[in-house]
Amino acid sequence: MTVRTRFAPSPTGYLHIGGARTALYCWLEARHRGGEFILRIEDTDRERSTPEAVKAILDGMAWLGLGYDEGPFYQTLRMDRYREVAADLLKSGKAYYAYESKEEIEAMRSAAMAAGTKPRYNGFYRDRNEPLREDPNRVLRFKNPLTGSVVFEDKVKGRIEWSNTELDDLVLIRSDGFPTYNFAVVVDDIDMKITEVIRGDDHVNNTPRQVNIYHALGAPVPTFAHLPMILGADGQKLSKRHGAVGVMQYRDDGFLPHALLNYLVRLGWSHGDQEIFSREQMIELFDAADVNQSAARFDLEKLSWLNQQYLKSDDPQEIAPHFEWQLHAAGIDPRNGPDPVDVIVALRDRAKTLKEMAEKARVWYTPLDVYDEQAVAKHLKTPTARVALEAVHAHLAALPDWTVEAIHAAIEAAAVSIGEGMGKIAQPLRVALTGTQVSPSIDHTAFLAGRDEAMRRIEAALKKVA
RNA sequence: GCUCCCUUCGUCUAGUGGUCCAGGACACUGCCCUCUCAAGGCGGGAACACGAGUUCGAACCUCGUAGGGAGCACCA
Repeated sequence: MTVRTRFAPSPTGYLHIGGARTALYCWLEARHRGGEFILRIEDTDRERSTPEAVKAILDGMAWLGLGYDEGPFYQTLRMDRYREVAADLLKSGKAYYAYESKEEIEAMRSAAMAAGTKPRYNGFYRDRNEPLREDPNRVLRFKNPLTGSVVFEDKVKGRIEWSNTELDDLVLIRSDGFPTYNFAVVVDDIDMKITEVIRGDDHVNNTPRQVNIYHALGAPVPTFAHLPMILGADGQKLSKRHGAVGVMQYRDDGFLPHALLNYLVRLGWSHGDQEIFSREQMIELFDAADVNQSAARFDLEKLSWLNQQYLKSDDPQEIAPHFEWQLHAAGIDPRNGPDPVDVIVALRDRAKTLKEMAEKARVWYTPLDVYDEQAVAKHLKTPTARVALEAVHAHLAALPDWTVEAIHAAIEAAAVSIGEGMGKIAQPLRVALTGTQVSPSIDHTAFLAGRDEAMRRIEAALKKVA
């Protein structure tokens, strides 16, 4: 039997970090075992589901490169099927109609809570065999077994046993004719031949009742893997106040999709001491059975470190499109300056994110008109600044080729010609070229400016010299 | 309240009865390198929640306590 996993988000917001990791694990499990990965949109909550959210989820999956083999399937398009299965359950006596109003149910609930017991539906209509009647409160309820217990083997949590006395007769079809979540998932997972249900562990509590529905339907029960949650850096449940929770926000903040994936795969799973995983390695090594059991906190510092690792090791040519996207986002036109690939090479040891890189790159794409006062005072208003800049101007002007190597040699030669070390010439030149005291190595800094612009900037700086 | 789940450095984790006075990574920090800033190299501090028990021996097994989390809907 081929392994089939599915990611089944409800479209009530963007694809968040926790959902992205669930999707990643489902995708990895399918790929690792040569199976199929299915995407299903659980949009039965008509109040909160939106087409924008569906698009956000699809965009997020695409950006992360998590391709699915089937879908997306929409639950709202499968209503007839749920009603059909519900009718079968009713006919075979495994479900029944109940007519309590929401208020009555709520009263039952409060009473139970007050009595210190678990709120459960009392099964009033379960065995009354009342004739079918139209009623705005009519719901279809599942006849949950009264005795015994449900047992299921969870790939990450281990064996979980639940007494049926803890469960009540859950609603299958709501009074508005729509299926409830617990019913729809089971019907879908059976129809879609899902063999591995991988989802957040906030669903563990739903699993026993779902297993009972599988039994009632005479369908094979899939294996479950309930993933621990991802918490914010403060150990609290992730929410808007944690800042970036939507996956696309990470693109905007300058992260490479693979860096995010790598970070996420290690949050709750590991392979010895290995930190860096290529896509192929993830697929080869991942196993849902190796997932941790406890919740993990999201750590932006480590994500940033990983991002820089990829910035440094990936082919600059491949990073370029992402970087250019970031330049545009920063309002910088790449046509007004050096080749982005060269900029990446010069800046990747100095930036954790592409966004940071774009900001640092601005100096080569826009006119230099702001000078840091301290920098000017410290490196241009000095006795040696003039000779240094004049020497370097002369040497650079005479260069036949404008390459990093040639520039490096020219600057060294200029230093020798005035009898000074690199320090005495690089810093004034740096201020001249960037207006600041901080930039990549001085040869790259000059190279990226381009010969004409470098000359102009040195000349401009000469006017500020003491 | 009830049920279920979780608990190794600040954080992510390795560890499945002896090889662990607990290893790696991020972060922090010292030194080196150095044209600035980084990056890099070499070091450093830092953890088995607590208490019983099983055992010759426990981070690893059992029980309890504490703390954290999830669920208990005609929401997914």
